[in-house]
Amino acid sequence: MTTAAHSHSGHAHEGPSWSEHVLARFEREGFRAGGARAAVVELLAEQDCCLSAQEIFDRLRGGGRSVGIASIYRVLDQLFQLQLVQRVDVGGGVARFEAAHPGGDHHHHLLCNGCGRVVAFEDAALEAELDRVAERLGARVAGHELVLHGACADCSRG
Amino acid sequence: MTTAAHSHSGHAHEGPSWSEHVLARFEREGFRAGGARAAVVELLAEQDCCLSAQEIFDRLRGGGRSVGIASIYRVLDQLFQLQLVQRVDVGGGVARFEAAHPGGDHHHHLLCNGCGRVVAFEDAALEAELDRVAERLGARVAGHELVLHGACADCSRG
DNA sequence: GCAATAATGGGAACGGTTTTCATTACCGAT
DNA sequence: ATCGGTAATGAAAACCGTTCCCATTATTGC
Ligand SMILES: [Zn+2]
Ligand SMILES: [Zn+2]
Ligand SMILES: [Zn+2]
Ligand SMILES: [Zn+2]
Repeated sequence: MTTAAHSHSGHAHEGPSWSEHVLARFEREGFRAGGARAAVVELLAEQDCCLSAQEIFDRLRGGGRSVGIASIYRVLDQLFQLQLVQRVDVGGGVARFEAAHPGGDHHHHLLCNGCGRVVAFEDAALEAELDRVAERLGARVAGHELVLHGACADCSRG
Repeated sequence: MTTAAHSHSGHAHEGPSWSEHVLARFEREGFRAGGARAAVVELLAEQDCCLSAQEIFDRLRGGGRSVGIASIYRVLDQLFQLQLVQRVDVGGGVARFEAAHPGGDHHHHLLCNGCGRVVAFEDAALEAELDRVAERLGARVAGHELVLHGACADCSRG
């Protein structure tokens, strides 16, 4: 279930590509090269929204690449430690991951309880408000995660 | 780990108490009375932030009440279905639950990566902004969940 | 009280994630 | 180019939160 889809519009391919950026970072950080890591990074790079470990596993298998599920979790953890991916938790006990772009160009998610889709959205004013809240709390907020629950535009129109 | 604490200030005890409200609702809904449900509701009523099923289990055990973990999950699910509790997910694969007060008086959480505490906060302007976002998306948003990650006021001052 | 049946709790089952460990592959030194 | 030390990998087991199953207990209408 949860056929991940998105309502993104923009996101052109610019700059030194996320996967190159990531692989370079790994090398700089002293990691060795490895096929599993490259495969996961490459796959994540071509998504524009979150995937679960199992989804990554299935897609790599489908694409001929045989990567152990343990390696996938390992790579995801490494990426997360280096803040190169964002962990997205839409409930159901499964963690999802998506590329964290350096430009801070991040989005949030609406989980539709009608069709089960995950709809991504961005909102600059919301981000500004969140910054303001962080300041008011006196906390050094490194990141945030927001999930809206409800009926997406399609489902609420029907 | 994760010693749940809070920075709440307000929250006076007013009205017909959350537990009474909840128990009445269960009766109206055709449920029979039961010890496990009463115990869980009573415990949740005296918290001002979220508890996990295991934490509820431990506290009830500690308080002499022996309640099966299965019953706790069942009651939490019933409460959730009736929208009497809010499910809070601060990651780590454990679901937490807290009383949902009828007045819509809900709060959000900052997960401190320094001390591990969960700090609760409210912000009316943020809620308004979230409403605006929902409207812009054209979605019928039933609820939302926000988690901030970073160093709480105490930890970022140290 | 009595019967019907909902509520409960122990334990097994389940599914996602982590750990273990033997094997493979990378990379610097030779 | 080869070798050796060691990181990376993947299969399988372990782990852990949650759900399911079912025999027992407790509640409610009669
Ligand atoms: Zn996304
Ligand atoms: Zn944001
Ligand atoms: Zn809370
Ligand atoms: Zn809110």
